[in-house]
Amino acid sequence: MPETPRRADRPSAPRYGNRPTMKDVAARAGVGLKTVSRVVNGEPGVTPETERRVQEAIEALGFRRNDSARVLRKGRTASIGLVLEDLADPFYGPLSRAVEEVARAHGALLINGSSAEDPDREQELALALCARRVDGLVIIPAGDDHRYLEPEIKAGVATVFVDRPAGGIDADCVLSDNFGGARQGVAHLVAHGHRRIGFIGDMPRIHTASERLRGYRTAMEDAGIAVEDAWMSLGATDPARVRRAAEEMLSGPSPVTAVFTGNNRVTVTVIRVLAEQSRPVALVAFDDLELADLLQPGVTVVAQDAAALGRTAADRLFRQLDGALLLPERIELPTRLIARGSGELPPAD
Amino acid sequence: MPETPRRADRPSAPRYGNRPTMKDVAARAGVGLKTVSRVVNGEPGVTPETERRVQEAIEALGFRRNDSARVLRKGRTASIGLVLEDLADPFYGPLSRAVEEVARAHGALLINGSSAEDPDREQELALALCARRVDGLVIIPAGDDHRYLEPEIKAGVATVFVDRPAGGIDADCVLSDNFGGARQGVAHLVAHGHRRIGFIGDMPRIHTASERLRGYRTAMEDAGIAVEDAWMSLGATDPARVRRAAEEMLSGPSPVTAVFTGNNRVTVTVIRVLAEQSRPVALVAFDDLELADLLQPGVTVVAQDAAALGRTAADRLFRQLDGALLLPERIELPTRLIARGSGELPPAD
DNA sequence: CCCGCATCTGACAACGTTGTCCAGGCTCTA
DNA sequence: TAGAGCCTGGACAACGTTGTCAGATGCGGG
Repeated sequence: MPETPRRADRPSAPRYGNRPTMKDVAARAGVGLKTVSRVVNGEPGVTPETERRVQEAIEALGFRRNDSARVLRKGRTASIGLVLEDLADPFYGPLSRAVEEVARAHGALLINGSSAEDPDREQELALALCARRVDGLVIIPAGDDHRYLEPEIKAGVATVFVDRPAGGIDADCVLSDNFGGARQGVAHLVAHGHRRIGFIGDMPRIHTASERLRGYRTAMEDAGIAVEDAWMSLGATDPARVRRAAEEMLSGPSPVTAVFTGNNRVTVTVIRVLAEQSRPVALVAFDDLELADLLQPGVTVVAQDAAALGRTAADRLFRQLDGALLLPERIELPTRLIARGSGELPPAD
Repeated sequence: MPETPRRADRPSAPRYGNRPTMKDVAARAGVGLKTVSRVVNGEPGVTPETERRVQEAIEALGFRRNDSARVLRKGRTASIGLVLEDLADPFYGPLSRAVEEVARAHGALLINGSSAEDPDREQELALALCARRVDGLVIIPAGDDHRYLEPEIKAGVATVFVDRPAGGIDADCVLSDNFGGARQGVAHLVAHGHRRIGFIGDMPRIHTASERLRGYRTAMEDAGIAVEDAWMSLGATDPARVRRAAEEMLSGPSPVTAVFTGNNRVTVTVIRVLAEQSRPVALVAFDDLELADLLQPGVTVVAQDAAALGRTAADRLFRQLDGALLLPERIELPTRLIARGSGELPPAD
């Protein structure tokens, strides 16, 4: 007997902790497998009586369709990935939520991951999402080389970059007008009589940071002011470094009378430092803050609309997925200067 | 000729926009399918030379393993779901990030969704996540009946509730000491001489809201103070309602001299209202706020540790997944009173 | 009474991966 | 030099679903 038939041995795979499958439902309802599939997916061609029996069996067994298998068969996962810097940052919460809402409107779920501003981690995350076959990716880049995504994009993964542009590849991106916003903010200080204006921002390798610095420089140039090196500080946004930077430019040989801060994390530290100064120092900040209007004085900000960034990017993503063959585009959203007091303080020498 | 063999017709399935599969890699490398699998998964039993050839083919084709298929075969998705109320709320950002970090440490990805405080949407989301066969669920409940999860939990989906307990089922939950925190906060106001103290909170059907109200009532009772109905207001947290509530209790026949606010959204509105009052009104708030220390006066808060909530819950989740047979437990995390000025103002009648 | 048609149902293969098992080649020893 | 044992590689089935297609059933008309 060389070939005993044997059947139910070989307990190779896991069966998901014994979840019922369509086969089980079919057996219980006394119908074929495909009929169950039809009922579950609301396809036509099933008599009401049969449908009832199937529904009953589904109910009784607590069946829930396995989307993994479905995905494997259909090729679309109805999920998109979002790679951002840090979900805990108040700037990214609303952005993420906006992306989620658009995804939801298209019946998709959102998988997100934080890169912690680490390019390697960004890549690891993005590729892990691709391995899960997300339909699309929204990426807030940490690194500046995204050629690793080329095969993925070629394979059909819709991709949109937000907040910062992609590096090394041609892709959609949705940005705030960082340059223009910073320029306007600094010009606002100039208009209120300041000439010695400091700039404290994030690491220069970050696109938004360098753009805002460029806006600062341009505004100063526009005003015919020669910028001193000591007035500019770019680097990590941890409180210790920012504090040191602020204190230095406030106490140097030609101390600044106003400060422009390059993002919300820098701002909160600078506000603390300014509160300790004996003389009033003007402040305009990039990014709005909750409660900014209730401080004394209120904080004048250049606000960007995080939710709009997310919404625009996600819209664009789904337009790609709907098959519209679009050329990569760079969409820039305007910023808004909100005067609340701190930016209108006159210079105090 | 009844059975023409035919092969490459029947273009039924999608092939993921023509992504290479292991089969393609195998063909190109001139090896068997399983050998590619071994290389991709770092399994032993492949000569360095063969491995090199396979790696080369992978590189050349831009192959990336399809995790959907892998999941189908292995039964674990290495992903967990997080259902929360609103990612854009500064309380949930850090919580979500903490869950993500724990997941990452276990090699899992995080899928999250916002329920917008809608029980139906919570259920829809949670079940969609189950259909994707997430290994576990972390849920911040919007509803108070979670029996719909029973079949899922029985089928092996690890589940932990956070911030609010589950309803109708016995499951792990991780909570802040809402009662104790509120009680301590109100007692703090009493200790500074207040007797007419108001409470403004969220809708009473939300567990945290009712617990905090209970803390308020108990603290008042402890102090032997009879609470008037006009001093308590529970309802939606939109600014309009909160403003009205605050203004009413500040102007009634026995106006309050201090207010205890039940969550961060309420707090920001109340701060605005109090800033408009001619007399100083004391304030203690549940939940910490960025910049709370920089307001005049600084806002005294009962702080809960959102990140710790998330971390604890996720840890517990993965302990369940590691197979430890645990009895459902209720873990309560302490709150911390941070005095900054607003809670230490004396009563001004 | 039988045929054709429409309607409903089910068998089967395929999606891309991994677990099992066996075949073949090699080395090492007696 | 033959045999035992190890190592490498590959054929095959299975995971749970859906697309294709053909079979079954019932009905009306010729």
